[in-house]
Amino acid sequence: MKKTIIDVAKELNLAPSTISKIVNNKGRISPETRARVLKYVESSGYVAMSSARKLSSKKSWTIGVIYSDISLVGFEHPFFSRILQSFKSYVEKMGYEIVMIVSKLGKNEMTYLDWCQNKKVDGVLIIMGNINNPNIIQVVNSDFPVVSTDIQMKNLHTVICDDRMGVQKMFEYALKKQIENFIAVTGPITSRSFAERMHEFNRLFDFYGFDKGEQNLYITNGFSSDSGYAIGEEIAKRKKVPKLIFVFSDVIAFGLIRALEHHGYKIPSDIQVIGYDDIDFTKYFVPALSTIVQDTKAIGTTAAKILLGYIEENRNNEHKVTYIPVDLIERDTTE
Amino acid sequence: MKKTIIDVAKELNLAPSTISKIVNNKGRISPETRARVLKYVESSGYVAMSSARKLSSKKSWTIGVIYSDISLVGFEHPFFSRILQSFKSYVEKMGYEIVMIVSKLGKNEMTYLDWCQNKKVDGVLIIMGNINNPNIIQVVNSDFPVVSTDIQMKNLHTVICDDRMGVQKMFEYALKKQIENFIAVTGPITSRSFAERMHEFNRLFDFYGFDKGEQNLYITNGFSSDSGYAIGEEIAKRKKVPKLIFVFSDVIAFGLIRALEHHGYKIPSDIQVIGYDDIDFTKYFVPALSTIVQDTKAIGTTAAKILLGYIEENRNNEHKVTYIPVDLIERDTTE
DNA sequence: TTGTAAGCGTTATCAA
DNA sequence: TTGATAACGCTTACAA
Repeated sequence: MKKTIIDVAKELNLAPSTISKIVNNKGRISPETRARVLKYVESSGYVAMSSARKLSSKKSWTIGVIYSDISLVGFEHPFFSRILQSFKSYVEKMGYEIVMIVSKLGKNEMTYLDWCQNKKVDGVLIIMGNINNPNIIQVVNSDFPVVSTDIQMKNLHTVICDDRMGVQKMFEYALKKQIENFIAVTGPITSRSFAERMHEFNRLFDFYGFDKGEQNLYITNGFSSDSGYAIGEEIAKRKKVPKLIFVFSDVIAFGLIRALEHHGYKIPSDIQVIGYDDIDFTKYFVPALSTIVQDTKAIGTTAAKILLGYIEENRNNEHKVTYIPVDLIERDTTE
Repeated sequence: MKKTIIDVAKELNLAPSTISKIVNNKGRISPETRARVLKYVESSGYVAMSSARKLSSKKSWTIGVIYSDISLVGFEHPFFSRILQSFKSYVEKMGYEIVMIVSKLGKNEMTYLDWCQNKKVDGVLIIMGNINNPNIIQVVNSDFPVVSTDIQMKNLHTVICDDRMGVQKMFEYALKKQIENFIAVTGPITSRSFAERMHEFNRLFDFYGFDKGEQNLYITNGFSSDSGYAIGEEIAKRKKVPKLIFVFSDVIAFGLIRALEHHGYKIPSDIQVIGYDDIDFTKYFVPALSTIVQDTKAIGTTAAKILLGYIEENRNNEHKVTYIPVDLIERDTTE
């Protein structure tokens, strides 16, 4: 049977409360007893039972994670999974555990806020969500500290990648290689990040005064490789084909490259391509795709630090956005 | 402030214990009061605080999940993530919540078993693990009900895909299309599943008495597309190239196909290819790869059902393997 | 500096 | 059929 704090206290001839204070680093205790207790605790492997701790204490050392409104998407999304992973590692190092917030607890349907109260979480991370979901709105405006790595809202601190910087890095590359004849292909701009990347592209294009040529920007119909393929065909049929294409999504780039190749263009000697995202498969693609990497590890860690800050300093939620830098990885579709 | 069971009791002029019994469906209660309480509980949204429940009750309605020994891999693995997702959905429907088991709780290093005791989990799922890890061995041989979707051990019930059936489906295809000139490419057979697939391949090949030709089986050096590419080059240089290749991994198949194409072979008209796994990218690959799908959803759900069975019927762990059927998806690398 | 004792919100046992 | 009451294991005022 597991040792309780009472067992430990008895064995050391102390009161349970003394043990508690020492284990939790609270109150004033003589260095000797502290050392004695710590030593014993260490060797006996005593750890306070978490449910008892949560019940009697204000703090639960637990952070709720809202992963998605649609429970079906769940852990499968590689990008957000990776963020979650680094978030988790960081908060665990700091003594917190994470739990997934769902709108069901046992057999009971409940709001996210109810859930947070029921579990007494210390804070919540919205790793992916929908700003119109009443459940989300409620938590964000509650007293719980909340940080997001996806949505932006009033009273919400968001940690995301710097989309403008990504496009800037693409331009830097073009400038460095002195390529002037380049264009961009973006996914549907209903997506915030696509819209932002496109915006920055247009801004820089004008800023540097490049020639728009036949057409310097294409927007796909969808998010898939197929929609990339379709645009690739269009581009292949141009009078003058660009030397370099920025594609704001790796998946779209895969299709686009195939189309270009089918029309006889060689990548990168005829046309260079830079993708965006660095998804898992990007490096296996042939030719390995040069792309903009989002530092998912940094997003997770930063979000964790910020959230723990709110929790530990007891600050109120605020509308803020923290940008994480991105990088260009040059692989085989550039030269 | 959240309502407690005492609030509910007061408001209904009943004892807390009565409420508890009703909410948990225990003891004998008159139909009238039961209805009255249930109605009130429903409308007021009362849900018992989980930590208090866990503290006072034997059952915790919590299942611990061991995802990986290396915390870094974590949620990123698409295959296991998907299993976890369906497992989670199922047990949540049945009233359980899942928590990740790590070897650290707060700042304390601890064994998986300690962890399970500390959290009083009702059972554990090993979604991915290492049979040599002492921590794993300990939990498996403990009194906790354990089920795995990866490793096989004494005292452990495992739910995995039927690798032999996968290879059988490949043969069925060849037989149906009356192709006799086919070969297999497998990844390193240090991996259990590769070994099993290879074994079944050899068995069936002999069973049907096919001609081994130049060489009917290739083993790659690694798990990557590159190692597939290398084998692809070897195959392309054969005197007589096969009509159909079974590749026991999609990732390896991607590289292999590229190599074949670079040597001028057309897929599928010259050579057909069937992969294995149906990873995310498989359908975006050009040409979309025909492959063997493992029904990850079924794995998760089945594992969940089995584990809850052990928990609720209080049975001891046993060495058993439950196989989940697989399927062949025909896409563009077969015809 | 240490100890006592009262909670935290449930469930479980036993009595009414 | 319902209700008191004692756990569950811990934290936290407050007292010593």
